[in-house]
Amino acid sequence: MFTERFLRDKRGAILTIAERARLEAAISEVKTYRPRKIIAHAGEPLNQSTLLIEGFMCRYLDDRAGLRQLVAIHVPGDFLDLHAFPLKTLDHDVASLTNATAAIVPHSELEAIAEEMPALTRKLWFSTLLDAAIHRAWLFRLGRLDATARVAHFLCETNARLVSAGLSDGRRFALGLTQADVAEICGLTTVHVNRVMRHLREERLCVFRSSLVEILDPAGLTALGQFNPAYLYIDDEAHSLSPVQRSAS
Amino acid sequence: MFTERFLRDKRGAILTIAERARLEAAISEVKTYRPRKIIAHAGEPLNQSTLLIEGFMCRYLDDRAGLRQLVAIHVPGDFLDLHAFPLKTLDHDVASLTNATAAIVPHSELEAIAEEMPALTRKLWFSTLLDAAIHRAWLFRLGRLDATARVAHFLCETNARLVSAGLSDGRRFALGLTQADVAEICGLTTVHVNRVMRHLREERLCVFRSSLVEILDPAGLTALGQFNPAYLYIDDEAHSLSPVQRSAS
DNA sequence: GAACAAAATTAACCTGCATCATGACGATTG
DNA sequence: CAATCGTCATGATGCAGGTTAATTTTGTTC
Repeated sequence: MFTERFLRDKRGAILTIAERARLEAAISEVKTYRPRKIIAHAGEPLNQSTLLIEGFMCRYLDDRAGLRQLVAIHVPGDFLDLHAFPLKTLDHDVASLTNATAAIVPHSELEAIAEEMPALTRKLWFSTLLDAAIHRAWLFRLGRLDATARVAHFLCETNARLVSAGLSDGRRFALGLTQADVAEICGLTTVHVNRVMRHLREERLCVFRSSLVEILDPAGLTALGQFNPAYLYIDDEAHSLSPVQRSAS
Repeated sequence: MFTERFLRDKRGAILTIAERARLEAAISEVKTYRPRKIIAHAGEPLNQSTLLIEGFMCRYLDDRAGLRQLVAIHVPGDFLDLHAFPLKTLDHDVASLTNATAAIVPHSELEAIAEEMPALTRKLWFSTLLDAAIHRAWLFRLGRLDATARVAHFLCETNARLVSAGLSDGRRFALGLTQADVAEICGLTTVHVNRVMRHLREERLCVFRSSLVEILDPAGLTALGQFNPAYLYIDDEAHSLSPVQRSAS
């Protein structure tokens, strides 16, 4: 069940058993990736999309000096370049952050789904719009929050997404990122991310050490980062059900 | 022909005559708006979407202090809250910036289109993904560019979009925004936007005065803002054709 | 477990932008 | 036509975060 986490508890877009089976049948291949490998380059035509099963991946834009701005990170369950299906080429690069496993879905299969299953197609569309909603939250982060709040917001978001994917208990989760990665996400320098991390630690809000995030004060971190999870479209009722109950709904 | 500008010269997503007619038939109403009116609130259920015909609109998120971060501005031809169709509620507010005219398309009509016309549906999907691509360019702007480059990048982007909409000749265009609006777009203060504008004027790159942008040195402004229009997915060939030739293709 | 590379940490210094304040100009409004 | 408001403009001051550089810690490989 490679598609298990896809849209797992997203309000109004949870897959039916038949839809999930159809998507599962669309997978042509399962690939593994080493950390920090480029998976797709901006501008090159794509005829497949990637559903992340395990590990973390990211999407980024380069500036003239070669510095990266991450525009998204992806957690297991994300259909991370589904937008390549309508767009045909991407405007950014895609890369792995950690060791990762992903399912490959050829666009010919998506073509067939688009013809035959309008309801599933709409859910695929929804999934790409969720990414856009996350983009907007990131814009808010970069445009209106100071360094500490940016990092707090990012950690809250990632925690919420991993809770939704069943990979965080709401307090602790594995996050195979370096401080340099966080800097590229939050539009800061590595040095300053380090200062921020120390501050969060000293304030007993959050500790991020050896690829493990531990949130000591969830309410405090949420307030500091002005984090409101509404944009993640998580269905709290669906989330409290077991996966089996969910699929049956 | 209210939909005339929609996806006018977007690579791989130009509407056929039949598709354009279908969309035109889906319009239930044409509305006008006064400047700076809120059109949709975050969180409230929507059962219609808005195709902008004339004027400028924006989407924004509020911070705790009530300051706004604009996450998008929209020009004539943009289907600005089409993403409300799959999402059902929005994660942000929508407002007019200037006097504006817009066509309303009920979601029931989009529902019908989704069932009957998969190719048109894919083009609608494409349109929402174009907005996401612009979000990513804005993330790059906020995360990696300094104040001057941010404003330069924004002006280049808006120029390119308006050229595509037939509302700029590539050098001069009407833009009914204040310096405060630009500040909310670029994550700066009004004061600093003013200083940046003076700098651009003194460097003979660009003049923005009484709602008119005049680009004196397109190449210089593009270089300063590290602007690369690839993410706008403009089909240069289609753009050089007349609208009639375009529709026939 | 030695050798090396990658990541985290910290200090010293400096700059770009925020903040605060004040004034000019033009468009509305009473 | 005086008063008010929105926008543009500009100066003075301070600080958040960038820059550079050096050191320590952690993880990896043979």
